[in-house]
Parts: sequence; structure tokens; C-alpha cells
Amino acid sequence: MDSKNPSRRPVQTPPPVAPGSDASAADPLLASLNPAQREAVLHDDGPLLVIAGAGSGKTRVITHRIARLIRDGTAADGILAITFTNKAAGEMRDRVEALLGVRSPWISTFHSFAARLLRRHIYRLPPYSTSFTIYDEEDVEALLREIVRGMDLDPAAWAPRSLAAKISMVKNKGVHDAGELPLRGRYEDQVFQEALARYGRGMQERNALDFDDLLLLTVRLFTTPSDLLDRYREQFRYVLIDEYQDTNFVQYRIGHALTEKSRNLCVTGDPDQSIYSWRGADPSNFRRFETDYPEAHRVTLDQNYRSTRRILRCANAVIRHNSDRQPKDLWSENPEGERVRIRRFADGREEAAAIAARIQELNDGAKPAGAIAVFYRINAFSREIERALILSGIPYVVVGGVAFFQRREVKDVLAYLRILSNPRDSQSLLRIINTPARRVGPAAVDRAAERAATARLSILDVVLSEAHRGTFPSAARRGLDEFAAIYRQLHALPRSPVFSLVEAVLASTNYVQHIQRSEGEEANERIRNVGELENAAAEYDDRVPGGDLDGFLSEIALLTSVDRWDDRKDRVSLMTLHSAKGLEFPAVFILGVEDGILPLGRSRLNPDAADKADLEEERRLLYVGITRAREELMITHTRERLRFGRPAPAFPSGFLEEMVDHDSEPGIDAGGAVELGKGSRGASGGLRMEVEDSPNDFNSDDGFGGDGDDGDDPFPPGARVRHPRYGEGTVVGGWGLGARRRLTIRFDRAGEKQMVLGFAKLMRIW
DNA sequence: ACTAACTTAATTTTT
DNA sequence: TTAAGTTAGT
Repeated sequence: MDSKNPSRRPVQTPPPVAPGSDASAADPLLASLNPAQREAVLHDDGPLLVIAGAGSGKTRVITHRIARLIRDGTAADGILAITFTNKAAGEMRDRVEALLGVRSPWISTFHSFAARLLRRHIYRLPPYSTSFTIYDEEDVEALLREIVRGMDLDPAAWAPRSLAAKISMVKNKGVHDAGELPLRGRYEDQVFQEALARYGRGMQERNALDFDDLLLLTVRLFTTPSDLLDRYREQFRYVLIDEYQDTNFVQYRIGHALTEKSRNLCVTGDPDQSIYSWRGADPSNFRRFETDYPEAHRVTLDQNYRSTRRILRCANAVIRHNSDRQPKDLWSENPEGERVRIRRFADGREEAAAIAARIQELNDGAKPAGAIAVFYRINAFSREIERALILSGIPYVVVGGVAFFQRREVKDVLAYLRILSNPRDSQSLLRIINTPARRVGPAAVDRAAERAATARLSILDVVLSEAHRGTFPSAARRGLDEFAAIYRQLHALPRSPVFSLVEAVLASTNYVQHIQRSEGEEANERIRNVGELENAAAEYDDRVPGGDLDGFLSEIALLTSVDRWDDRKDRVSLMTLHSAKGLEFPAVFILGVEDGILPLGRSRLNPDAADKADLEEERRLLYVGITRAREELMITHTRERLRFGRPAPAFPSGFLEEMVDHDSEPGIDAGGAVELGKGSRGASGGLRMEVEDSPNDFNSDDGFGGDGDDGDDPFPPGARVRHPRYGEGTVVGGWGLGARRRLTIRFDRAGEKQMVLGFAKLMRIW
């Protein structure tokens, strides 16, 4: 974390000086490091593997190592450092510069590195050209939708989204062309192969790359015979890769290609924090590293400087339940700290209100809003907490969520810029050819696409050509004329500053007026967003000397969800657990820790749905969340959750029971749960969890509401319920526990039915 | 070709 | 609940 906000400065205390290391102690780059950290910083040539637990000062090690390499004679541009977010890259750059007062080396994400490399060299990989466009998910899905239509496939069975995911998975394994797919005879495989082939051709025609292409084509640049790889190997004497547990195979190959000769690859990470395997990340890259670099030196950092001991015990207790891991417990010399609070609420509203209330208390104490974060598993859960914070007048910022650059109005304006940059980007062209509306409908678009195909021209060429345009019906023709005029006017402008280009787009299209006309209440917000885009362009012009349109477009395409987050402002930060990776806050709230949410899916009622690997990744996600907290941690769940606007019963996550550290004194406070807690039936589970205040059913045998008749059962016999299909009825019996509980319900009209609580969309009436 | 009214699907997580 | 996609009427 950056230290601009004093409330979030790392709590690292200077560790004791290692015995017999006077020389080291005198070195300012080593003075504040513990022996293991020093070892990593001082390690000279050759591969280095740093297993760094949460809060163990990993970033410190990396920055100090870079600084040391430079001080000891390595040229700054002889070092390449890869981080997980652009924000982390920026902070690392600042830190290195602060340590040495020199220009920092090349630090960026894999994707940004690849984009920069490709801008320079992609001409070697025809038909791509330097002004390629980076497609985001939406662009990719739009193209796939077209392909699915073109292949006459059932759009339900071949949803663009899952198709995109599948394509990405394949690419992450290193397959780029359909021809490289292992051939099997199954119909689905053949269809997939054909779709992939069409997708590849479509992207090439458009001179467009998706996120995976950036990496894959970089590998291809390096493996296509030329002097290029040698040149970069020569340049990057040292390569460092952070968050190694979340790199994929293609990224591995990039790192390996660069360092196969020099052997100077340093990787840092923590297998317990691997949370992106769904995106192709492959933690076995650690193993691969040790195979490919058998001489690697290994350093483990397990002293935590961030969290209180209670928080750490909670984290250790959770992660210990993962079987697929090397045992590793974090330890700390930090104070014991406050108890970790686990709280249950009736519904999301109460949960949010309670969190807001606690935040208020913290604000009144020593913790400003900027010291506090709220994490959730899915973005949709930000709503309720936002509402509560607004109600309490607490300033907040949602990190990530619906990304700014994905907003419709922003993408429209960007589409004008993209078609300027890359005339082959027909996806962008089609987006704006009739936006603002100029009477160019689907029929005209189809026709233009057809003519383009037969004349072997781009659609833009057809639109720009007087001759082709003349063949359209008069209304569409006038619209196309108008578009062509706008395009020509914009095209004549210089490619920088970008700000002027944005202005020109807005002016020539009357875009703001268009918003006012077509949008109702949201018009103002959308206009504000367009204004923010102007700011972003101006800011880019200022910050990047020599930057042009291409640079601006690739930068915003590769922004990570935390990149736009200004952590210097004093606001509560709201984000997903995924976005929380790498961050830390004095106080952390994790909400919605419920079965089916965290772990997401249906693991408890339906253990087969999520396999063990998925479950363990969910557990790591919680572990990441817990270990973000420095002093205060509160974890909440509810008994009822709105699903698609309808209330549905919710059950505590199985992970909650795991938080108890059996081997040491209690660090968890599961008491004080509001209302409802009528007390548990017999705390028979022994010392499962220390509960101080009003005990709730954490103490019962399974951590869930029982099968009995007390206030803990959301649907006791006699309860009246409503079902969307069967109408109203009365619960007459039940069997089983938690979400798996089977209820027998006598419906007034439909008769008696058995249903599983977790699946049935039941609402209690009284 | 455009608009308004309808249906329906979606919730992982993100470069 | 909400957004996006579909259909029917102008």
C-alpha cells in the first residue's frame, strides 16, 4: 500500500538485527529488514523463489531488491518487474524512486508489458498492425454473438459468455489457433473448433486482440525466429514477477523465455492466496518454476507485520482446512488485538445498518473512513451497504463494480476514438454508425457488411466510399453521408493531444445533446461520465509525454479494477474480495459469508456441484479477505438474502465454523448477534467456539439452525409460506439441516409437496 | 426506422 | 431488482 494516507501505513516495526551482520545493519537498504527479507534482497544472480505470506513485507522485499540491484550496478532499464495491477506497479515505481532517487525500471502488469511490446513489434505478425484495438469482454461477446448467429447455433446452448470463457480457457493453456486444438469427433468439439476458428479470423480482420491474445502473441513474438528475443534477453538482465500464484501458463512462458539464459528470474507469491484459477491462473507454476530452475534459491517469509495475532489465528485456522497446500502458519510479534467479531443478522438491510453503525463508532474513535474497507464476494452485494452508508452520511467509494470505461456513454465516445485509431475495428464502427441516431438501421448495416464482404473492403471503406453509399435507400444514405463527414473531419485531426480528440468527437456528434434527448433521469449522470472521460484524456496528455491516441486507448483497456481508486481520499472502500488482494486496512468488514455465497455455488447442499478445488479456492478467498485486516475484523452473515429482488433464506457459510483456532485461546467473538438468537439447543459441540454474549447456533452441533422447532428454524411446522408456483401453504414437517433441509408443505391449492429449503423459492408469510 | 411495452435472464470473481 | 434483448405498433 501506498503511504500517502497515514492511516494505512504498514505497521512494520524494525526487526532485530541479525546476529553478526553489522555490515548489513549499516546498509540503509537492509536496515529495516528481517533476516529472511535480507536474504531475498541480497540474493545475487540465479533464480530466486520467495514464498511470502500475507503481510510479510513482500512488496518491501521486491522494492528493496530492485533498489539494491540498481545500486550495485545494474542499469535501471535492465530490470523488468511484473505486478498484478497497474496501481501496484505505480506504487512500486514510486517506492524504488524514493529509495534511490533514480529513474525506476520497467514495472507493469503482464498485460501492459505485452501491449507495449506488441505496439512496437506486432507488424511481424501479420495481418495485425500497430494500431490494434484491445477488445474487452463486451466487444468479444458481441463478436461471438454474431458468430453464433452466423453458424445458426442455438444461442441458449452457445451463450456468448460461456463460449468466451471456454475460448479464454483454451488460450490460457497456450492454444491460439483452432487448428491447435486436439481433434476429437464429438459434435460439440467440432462446433467449438469452428467457432474458435471464426473468432480468430474475425479478430484478425478487425485488427483486434483480446486479453489472452496480448500474452499469446507476445509468446509468439518470442518464439518466431528472429533476433527479438535475444534483444530483450540482453536488455532484461533481471526479471521479477510478483503474485506468482496468479500467473497462467502463457505468462509463465513469457517469464521463462526472457530468463532461460540469464537464470535471473525472481518470483514472489503465496500459494494460499491463489484466487484466480477460474481465469486460467495456475499455481502449479511454482512447481514448474522449481523444475525449470532446479538451482533456485528459496526464501520463505512467514512473519506477519500487518495484523493482530487474533486476526492471524483466525486466518491460519481457516486456511489450515485446505488439504492441497504446504503447511505454513503466519506468526507475528504484534499485539493480541481485539476479538474478531462474527455477527448474524435478520437480513441484508440490518447487516448493512449494523456495519454502518460500527463504522460510525470507529470514525468517532481513531479510525477515519479511509482506514476502513468492506469486502463482499459478489458486486451485487455493494448495493445494500451503499444505501446504509448514504443514510449515515459516511463517505465511501466502490472500487471496481461496473467499470467506468464500460458505461454505455463512455464506450460510445471511445468507439469513435477506436475507429479513428483502427479503421478495421468494425465492432466499434457498428456501435456508433447509428449513435446518435441517424436513420441507419439494421437493414442498412447488414447491407454495408455484405458489400464490404463481397468487395473485400472494410465496412468503414464502404461507408466512406461515395460509390457504395449511393446504392443505399435515401434515408440510410443521408445518415451514412453524415457519418462519413464526421469521420473525415475527425480523421484529419492530429492524434494528440487526446483531449482535443475527445472534444472533437463530442462536438461533431452533438453527443451531449443526444444524451439529453434519449436519456431520462439518468441523463445528468451520463453527461457527468462523459465529462470524466474528458478529464481522463486530459490527465493522460499531462502525464504521458509523447502519448497519443493508441497509447491512451490501450491504457484504459488494461486498467484494473483498483487502478482508478484514489486511496488518498478519506472514504470507506467497498470492493470484492478479489479486488482486495494486495491491499490492507486497519479495519475490515466481510459481509455475506453465507453458504452458496462464500463458497459461491452450492457446495453445501450439493457438494458435487463445486469440486474440492473450487471449494479450496473459495476458502483462500476468505483467507485473503481476513489477512487484509490490521486491527479490526468483523464478519457477518444473514438469515435472509434478496435474490433477484426476492427474499430467500440464507445459511451461515461452513467456513465460519473453521475460524476457531482449537489450539489456542479464543480470538473469536461470535456473540452479540442481534435478535433471533433464542439461544442454542445445548452447546454440545464442546469448545468449538468461544461465545461470550448471547450464544447462537454456532454452538450447536453443525453450526446451522437445528431441525427443531425453535426460533432458529426459518420454517417451523405451522409456518405459512408462499411459493411462486404453488401459492400459499402451511409447513407440516421437515427433516434435515440447513440449506439441505427438506420441508413438507401442504399447499392450499396444490396439495402436499416436498421441497429442499435451499432450492425452493419460499417466502414466509407468518 | 424508431419507440414503447414486453419478456427474460442474471449474480461469480477480472486482465 | 435491473439490464438487456425482443416484439408490436406507429
